[in-house]
Amino acid sequence: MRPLLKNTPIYEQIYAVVRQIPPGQVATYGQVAAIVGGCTARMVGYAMAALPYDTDVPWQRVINRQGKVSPRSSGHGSAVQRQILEAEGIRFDRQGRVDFEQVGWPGPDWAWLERHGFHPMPPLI
DNA sequence: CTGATGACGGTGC
DNA sequence: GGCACCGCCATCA
Repeated sequence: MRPLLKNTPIYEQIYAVVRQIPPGQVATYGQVAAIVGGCTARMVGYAMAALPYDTDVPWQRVINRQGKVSPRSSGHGSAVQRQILEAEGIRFDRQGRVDFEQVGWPGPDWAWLERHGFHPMPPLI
């Protein structure tokens, strides 16, 4: 997917996508990046780290590809993140991982993409 | 303008 | 499956 909105700060586009993740489901950094287009998983991580404490963006629903909450460089924010997710009904296994088959976010629906000016990624090759 | 700062993920052992 | 490398770049002071 590639955004048509040219002047929106990339972080705002990332936040717009993250806000679509419903309670009880999780997405990976790479998944969000693929939907936004033109940005990498790492950038999504940076965008999450830049959020203020009182944000309305459900940052806790974005985890890494391993199915685990990413460790923070400082503080115990990852423990808080896990608690919030468990409160939403998400189960973690012994290794602290979730089951994407069960709680993985399928992605935004077509209507939402249309409303936000996204269009299908051009075919590779 | 310059430099510091981060919540990743693909690849190759 | 796990682990170590390494590329990566928008923001902000």
